[in-house]
Parts: sequence; C-alpha cells; structure tokens
Amino acid sequence: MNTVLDELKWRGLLVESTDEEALAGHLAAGAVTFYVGFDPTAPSIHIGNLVQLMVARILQRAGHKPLILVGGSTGMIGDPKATSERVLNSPDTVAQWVERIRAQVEKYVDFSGDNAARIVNNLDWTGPMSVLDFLREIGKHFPVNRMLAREVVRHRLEEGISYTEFSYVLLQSLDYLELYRSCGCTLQFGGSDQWGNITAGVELIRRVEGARVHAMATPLITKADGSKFGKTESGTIWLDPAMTSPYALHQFFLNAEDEKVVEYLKVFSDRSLEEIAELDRQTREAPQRRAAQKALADDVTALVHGPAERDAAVQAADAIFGRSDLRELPESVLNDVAAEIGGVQLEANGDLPTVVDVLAAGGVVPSKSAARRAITEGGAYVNNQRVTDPEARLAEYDLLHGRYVIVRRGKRTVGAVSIRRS
RNA sequence: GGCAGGUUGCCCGAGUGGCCAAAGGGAGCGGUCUGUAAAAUCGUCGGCUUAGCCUACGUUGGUUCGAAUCCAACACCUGCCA
Repeated sequence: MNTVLDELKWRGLLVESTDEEALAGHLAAGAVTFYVGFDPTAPSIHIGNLVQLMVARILQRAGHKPLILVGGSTGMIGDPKATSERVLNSPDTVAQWVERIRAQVEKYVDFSGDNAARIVNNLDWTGPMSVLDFLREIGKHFPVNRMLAREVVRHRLEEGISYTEFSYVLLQSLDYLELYRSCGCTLQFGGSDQWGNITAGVELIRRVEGARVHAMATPLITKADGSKFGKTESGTIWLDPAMTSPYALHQFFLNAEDEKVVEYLKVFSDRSLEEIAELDRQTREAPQRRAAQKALADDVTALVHGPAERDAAVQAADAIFGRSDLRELPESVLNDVAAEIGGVQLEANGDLPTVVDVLAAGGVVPSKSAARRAITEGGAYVNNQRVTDPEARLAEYDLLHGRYVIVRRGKRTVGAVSIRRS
C-alpha cells in the first residue's frame, strides 16, 4: 500500500521536509490537520499557487484535514523579496483580494465529510492582538541574530529592509502556532521559497508548546531552460478567467515543452502513475501528436474552470489551428470561439477598418506601430491568411458571417474582432 | 557632515554639443525549419494621423541656432574620509 508521502514523492512534489520518518509515521497514524497559506498580493492566485492546492488535494484524498489560510494580515505586511522592499497595499485592497482569493481556493478542496476543509483568515487572530502581546509572546522567541542569518534578509541588508518586512516571519510563525492551538494543526507546507518561514513556525511551536510539529516544501516549478514557470509574453497565468481566459490557460499547457510535460502532468493532474507513464510513452513515440500536452491542458482547464470551459477551449483551438477554413465554420461555433478568446467589438462607420486597426483592436499587438511591424515581418494574419501590405483594408469578403474577423500575430497569438457598422 | 563618482530605452551598458530614437549585449517579438514544442538561424525591437511629426537619456530651470552631452539647484545611489 502506497502512502501519501510516496505519492507526493513520485509526483515530485516533496523537496524538503522536517524529519521524514517522523512525518510518515504521523501521517500513517490518523487524520492530520494541515495548513497551507496564500497571501493576497494580487486579485487572483496563479498557476504557481496551484501546486500547493494540488498537494492539499492529495493530502485530503488520503484522509487528512485541510486548513486553507488566506493571509488577511500577512498580506498587509508583505513577505520580503530578495530584490527590494514591497509597496504596501491599502487595507481596502487587501480585504478585497482576500475575498476573491477565498472564493478561488474553495474550488480545490472538499468541504464535506469527516475531513472537511476549512478556510481561515489570519487577520482574525492577528488583528485583535496588541503590540505588547505580540512582542512579549512571539517576539521574545525570535533571536535577531538568527533572523539576520536568513538568506532573504542577508540579501536585503545591503539594499535595505524595513522593520515591517523583517517581522513577516514572526507573523507566519504565529499563524502556525495559532492553528496548532485552536485546530490541532501539525503540518504546514508551502513552496520551497517559504521554507524559512515555515520552519520558523515549527521552531516557535517547539519553544512555546514543547510540541514537535511537521513541515514540507514543494519544489519551484521551472521551464526547460531553468527560467520561471507560469509567465508568458502577456504576463502571469492567473486562475481568474477574467485575467487569463480558459483558452489562454489551455494554450499555455498545450505548449509545454516535451522535456517537461511529464513533470507537469505529475504535478498538475490527478492522473495515476500508470496513465502518466502511458502518456509519456506515446509522446516519445509520436511527439508531434502531443498526447501528454493535450491531456495536461485538458486536465488543468477542467480542474480550474470546469469541463464546459475545457471543451470550449479545445473547440476554439481546433477552429483556429485546425485544417478547416474559418469561412466554413458555423456562426454558432464562431460565436463561441470569439467568446472564448475574448472577442472585442469595433465600430466601423463608412469604410471597413484597416488590417492595422483590427490587429490593434483584437489585442494581438500592443500598438499600431507594432501592427505595421508585424505585417512587414510577415507575421500578421487575417482569418489565417497572411497579410503583407501594411496599408491593407478589410473587404466584405473578410467578414465571417458578415461581422467576424479572426486576427493572429505569429503562430499563436489570436484575437476575434466583430465589426459593427453604423 | 566633507570629498569623489554615478543616475541612459524592459534589463545590462556605450555615448561628453549637431551625423542620436541613442553603439553593443541580454530578454521579448516575427520569419524560416518543425509539431501551435526545444534548439538553430535570419530579421525586428518608443509612439502616432508613419517619406513627416511627437515623446524620451533622474527632476526642475538655464546657456546655445542646436543639449543625453555644457551650467545651476534638487532628489536618489555608490565609494573614501569623519
């Protein structure tokens, strides 16, 4: 019988932990209450955060009880970055983001049954705490000499670090202590960049309560060249459909490098070891079919946005990249495609707009200069036909079903524009 | 507090009066090749109503026909001295 730690390991989700043997014994002994936190540093979580949510799901499936913490207090302070001091967000902004993130994380864990998940907000216990209590009860256990030795802090000593950010680790440690006391939480995990903050909490509980609690860390997911995963030309891949469309999310995973796709499948999909091995085999035999990439993209899109959005994303991709002539697509499919890839309207009074105008309106280029450049470089397409004249204007013939135009820059950046004539 | 040096486009970095929308590199983007991969290679890389114009070399003001380049003040950074 495989243990939950074994699963985390073969999925490559466990890079660091406190005493592994003790942790394995603890997890085997019964339901463990564990926690993972998300700070509101943006209005949405992103695919990097999804790694933690996947771990939470695996633990919950194994019978353990999730506490998903949303950082209403820690988000007000800001975890120190190695590079520079953060700008504080206003309490209103943080409160709004907390609500949005709470709604998002709820989708990934189960709130029913014996090991039902719970959402907690650290502002609930940090907010009412007085400065004096904080300094006496928490601060007293943090030797500054040790805090100064931490890697992030060392990086920042040259550049400078405020007392505010310097104190962040105390807040996160306090969270673990609080959840240990109030919920019997004995396991915290997070990204490996959080390891210092996490172990500080373990240490605090040991000093204050004399108890031995546990911690794990997940790896930093990277691309084949070692660069950061989860960024594209248009920025971070968010889980909020208004910020990153389901189509864009699907495309992101569909374009995963061969070298990395199996690793991503293990992390971002619930598929079994056997299924993944089979997809791996298929991808090695016929890489051009991209069986693993398709499975990965489909799984993640369904998990994050639901099966209907997954199907819509697949359909939109088929329409755009498939062999069929766009002109032959039924209007209903075109409507769906436009909705899926985020279509926009463009008013046309009198003459039909120029290609430059529709490229810019469709959002596939950042400016009209860039649109002209794209045409000159041979990278601009209207309805999958390359356009070579920077002065070109749309003709009636270009309007699909009398109004739609599908614009594309390069191979993959597409937009739908619906022309409305007045 | 004193002295010296610095602040250039997304990043690094050259440029000391006109030939500067600013060398070179990196990142990004496009073409080719492929599989809507990776690598390679060629091209591109402020904006606009695009043979022209506008904005931009820390900020503000000045000198000049003309300033990223000279002058003044201010802000910030680095080093040395106290």
